[in-house]
Amino acid sequence: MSKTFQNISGTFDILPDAFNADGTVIESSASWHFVEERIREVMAHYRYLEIRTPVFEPTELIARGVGELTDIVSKELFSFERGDTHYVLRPELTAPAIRAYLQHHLAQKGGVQKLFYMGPCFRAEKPQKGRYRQFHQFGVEVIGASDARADAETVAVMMQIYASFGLKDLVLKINSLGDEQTRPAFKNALQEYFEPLASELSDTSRRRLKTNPLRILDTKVEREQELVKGAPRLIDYIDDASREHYEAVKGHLSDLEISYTEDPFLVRGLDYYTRTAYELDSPHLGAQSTLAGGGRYDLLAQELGSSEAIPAVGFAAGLERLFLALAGEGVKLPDAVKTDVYIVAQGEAAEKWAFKTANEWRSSGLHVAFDLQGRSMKAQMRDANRHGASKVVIVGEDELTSGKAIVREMETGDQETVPLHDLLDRLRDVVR
RNA sequence: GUGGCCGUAGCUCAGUCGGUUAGAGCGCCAGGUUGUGGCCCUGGAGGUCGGGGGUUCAAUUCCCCUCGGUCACCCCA
Repeated sequence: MSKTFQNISGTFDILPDAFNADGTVIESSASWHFVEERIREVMAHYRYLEIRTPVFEPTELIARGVGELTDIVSKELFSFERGDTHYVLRPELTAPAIRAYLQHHLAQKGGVQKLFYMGPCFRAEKPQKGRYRQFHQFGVEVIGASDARADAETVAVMMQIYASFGLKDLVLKINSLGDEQTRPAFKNALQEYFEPLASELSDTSRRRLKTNPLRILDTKVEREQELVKGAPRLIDYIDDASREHYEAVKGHLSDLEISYTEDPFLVRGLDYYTRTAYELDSPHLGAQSTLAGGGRYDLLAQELGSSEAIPAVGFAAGLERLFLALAGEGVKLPDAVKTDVYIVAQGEAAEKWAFKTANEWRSSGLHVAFDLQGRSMKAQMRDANRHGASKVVIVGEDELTSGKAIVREMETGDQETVPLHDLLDRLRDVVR
């Protein structure tokens, strides 16, 4: 009758050590802290300020913001309701960020808002490598700037984050999707081109011809790739202003010495992108390849109720995929915070002393640990070693009566006797 | 949602062509050192062989179902 519980499929626990009870290798909480902090540092240098929004939002916001017809909205939302209100767990963070921008009238603060976010998102997909039902994204939104430098800067901060981890196997792809006329027109052109060739297409491609003809373009079937060569090109359907903007973005990227590949078939999955679209790929993500994706979405604010157009550009990136890339390139992440001092106590009086002293030293800035099971000295020493303690303070009956304790350097095994009232000063050098 | 593969100790796995008390390494606990870690030696704890049903004298081993994991498709971070 007694049965323990398990985390929901597609979710995972982040433990102090880098493994889960089910054998799944998930990075340790220390690794997460390290990665998150590094991201925050870079964001701070670029002067992006954090925005935190709730993990659930009204269904309507997400449906409008992400697009009713996208897979995300049509089949991947976790939804629930109370009374007449329908809610969803957020599947991404751009729509919530724009919602907050409009709700709090951030435009009235003047200038351009440069925001970043980091937190969990939820999609009801079947989990696989690099894809989870609760996953974590970070990203930026530059709101209120149509300048091509804004596009380029979001790419720059993104690249800087990955570069700061020492990642090398990165491929940056960019494209322009044109204005709101462009995609439908291009889609029609593709359908007209492939329709007569339908009999030569694979089943999946024939299905895509109806639903999402753009995806035929990145088919892996060789015979179809031949057909794709003759297909219409998106670039020919783009309006002049978008084309100019695209050229400007590319120029700025070159100025920043960011290398990229132009991919005329790159289309982002979400409905709201216009003009610039980009994607950062890594070969270490299993069947997935996208580390981060972004672009411009000048129409989104209006879609979410703004009376005027508000230009915006940004990217979203997956933390789990970042970890996969780091593992794939052999980047070492730090272990848990080490212990400065471990107090080994023998006897009731010494245990009492250790308990009280540990607390004092901790408030003085030391990382202090001690045994909570009243175990043997040997067991405590072993525990100290496991903690990676750099020093051990040994206290027993003798030490308390003589007013001196033993300080042991764990690395060398050197020991010395130190008066109890000098201990803290003696130990401080551990933390510089 | 569909499909492939997998499911034996905390972890990584071996094993049983169906047959007495299911193994190893690592980890954990303890002893070797009655007050001292890491190395070494010795011992110990820990498994309803994912769960349910079936076939059989007998199932962890064969069959069915189910649950879980994983990878892939679709799509995406």
